[in-house]
Amino acid sequence: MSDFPVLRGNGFRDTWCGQVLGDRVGAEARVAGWVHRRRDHGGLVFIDLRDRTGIVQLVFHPDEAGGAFELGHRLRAEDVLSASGTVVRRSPETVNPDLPTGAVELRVESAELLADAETPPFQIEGFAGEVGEDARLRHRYLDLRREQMREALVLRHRVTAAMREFLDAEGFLDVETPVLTRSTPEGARDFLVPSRLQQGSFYALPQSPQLFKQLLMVAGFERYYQVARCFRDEDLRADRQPDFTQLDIEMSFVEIDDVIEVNERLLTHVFERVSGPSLQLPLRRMPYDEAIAKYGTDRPDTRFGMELADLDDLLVATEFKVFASVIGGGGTVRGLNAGRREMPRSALDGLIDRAQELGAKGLVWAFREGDGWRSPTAKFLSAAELSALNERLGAEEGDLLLVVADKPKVANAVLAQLRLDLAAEFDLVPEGTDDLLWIVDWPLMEAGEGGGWDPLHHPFTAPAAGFDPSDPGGARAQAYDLVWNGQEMGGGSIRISDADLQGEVFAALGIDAAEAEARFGFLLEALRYGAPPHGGIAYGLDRIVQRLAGADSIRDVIAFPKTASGADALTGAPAPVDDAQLRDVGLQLRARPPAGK
RNA sequence: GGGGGCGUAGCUCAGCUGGUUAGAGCGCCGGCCUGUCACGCCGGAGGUCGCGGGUUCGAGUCCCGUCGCUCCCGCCA
Repeated sequence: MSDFPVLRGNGFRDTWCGQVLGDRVGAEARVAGWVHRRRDHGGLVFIDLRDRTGIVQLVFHPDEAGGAFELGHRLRAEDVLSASGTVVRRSPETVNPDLPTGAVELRVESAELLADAETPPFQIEGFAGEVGEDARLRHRYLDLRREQMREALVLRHRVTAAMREFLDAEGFLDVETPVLTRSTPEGARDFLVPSRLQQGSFYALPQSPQLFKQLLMVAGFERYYQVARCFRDEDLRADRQPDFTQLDIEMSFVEIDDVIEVNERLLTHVFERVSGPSLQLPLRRMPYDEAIAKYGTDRPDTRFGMELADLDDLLVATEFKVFASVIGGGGTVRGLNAGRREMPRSALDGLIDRAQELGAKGLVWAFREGDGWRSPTAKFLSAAELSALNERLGAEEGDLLLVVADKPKVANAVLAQLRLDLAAEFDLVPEGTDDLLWIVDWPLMEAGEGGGWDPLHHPFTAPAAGFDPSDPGGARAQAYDLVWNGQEMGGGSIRISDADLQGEVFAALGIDAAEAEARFGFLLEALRYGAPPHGGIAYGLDRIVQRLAGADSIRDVIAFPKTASGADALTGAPAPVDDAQLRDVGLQLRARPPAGK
């Protein structure tokens, strides 16, 4: 926030507030902005005037300001003011070292009130603590006046500017794709828009520009990017909004290494521009299976240890029915060593509650004591088993051990989350460390609920080697996700560029030829007209900026976000529409409250 | 869809086991003040305790429902 454009100068201003510095002493300056704070001494009025570039102190002196002195007296917070006068150096004892402009001030000679402001519902700055998000969002235009929010959006701009700068230089073309489109199967619920011209039919808002960017590759653009708005009609979280922004990238004639290489340089460039973490290239690549085995998740936070261990082989013959039945039933027993933690019984019970909330039937906790355990579960396990478990988990005297027996997916998910909970509680993440890595070697599909197969990424991801339709679960994907401190920041893949192979993959996913033709016929057709090998990636821009800004929620880096219930507190969206509007789109619906109201 | 937290002045919050007139800081309004920068000093206004119902002699406080904000699970890359 240092280089401001040169102001041409007009009746409102010729100088930015943040530009009133020592080199202007003696010069005339005209500034405009909002009254940040006022200090009225009766015979002398100080006004901190704020614009986008900073704050400058105005002095309304009765001898110098003339008629403007009266105005200075009447000014209130957030009034909009234009003031001109002479820049003067402050006497040494009145310098404000906390302000970049603190060595000087503007002696006001004339001033004009451009707009007066009602008293803001909350203080723009000040020490009143964190203002509730409800109030902030209802008056977002005031919230955005706060330095922290302004800096967040400036950072966001600098991030996207750096992305464009890099991609432009690398020959990528920024192409816009439709917002009114057809459902793209990213797995989430679509937002639907009824068509007026074709009554009874609906557009879907894109969950990503996936198919369009593939078509752009078929079209021969070779390198594409877009800062793309995407839409998913799912419940919100601190890191999820129904409309969010991706940096979407696609390239032709590339293999995995090509995509990763250019993206590593992209990230390096962006981070250099915005003082993000410095990256050691190439970034580490961790196979999916290793991530699951060590961390229980495909987005591991590798900044601390506490890795998971597989305990099945130590317990195959155990008498403990809980473990035995899980292992016998295709489940797994996994555990982690949480280290030497002082935890009262109530906290241990809390861990059990948490494990159950996460889907586990239970949780075994134990402290290593001699060769055995101090644990309610100890009596069910043999001395040999306890000793083997201690060894496998690397347990030292007094270490807290957590063990979950369940279906592999549940056991992994529960331990992965408990690991994160414990790291947060015991502050295990080293201060100021960043870890970025690629997760690679993904399975192409996983078994779905109904016995079929679901893609881990999306149906257009290319299999790694020859695809065997008789063993979809064994196929690997040419896919890669970027994980930053345990958060997924982006993901992509080499795409299927062969129509026949795409058809086979659809079939394996339970999409038969007729349905494939109906939903994706345009893609299959395009692939038959000379589709280059291609692949790409999409980044969650909001999440990247959130992390760079050190914010707790992506809402803090989005100008006008939705609340947790999907509402826009500022505009009141979503809102009922009148029957005439519904008639236009042919809907016989009538706005009415939900059943039971 | 499920679970947790919160909702008291414009803002941030306090209000113990139910007890009669609901408080603080900041902000706001008025007065005084010529070197402040979180200006200071004096005075003042401002509350359907989210909403509805119930229990009770009595409810900000307890119960039920409901709405809103928020975190998490499900869902969602």
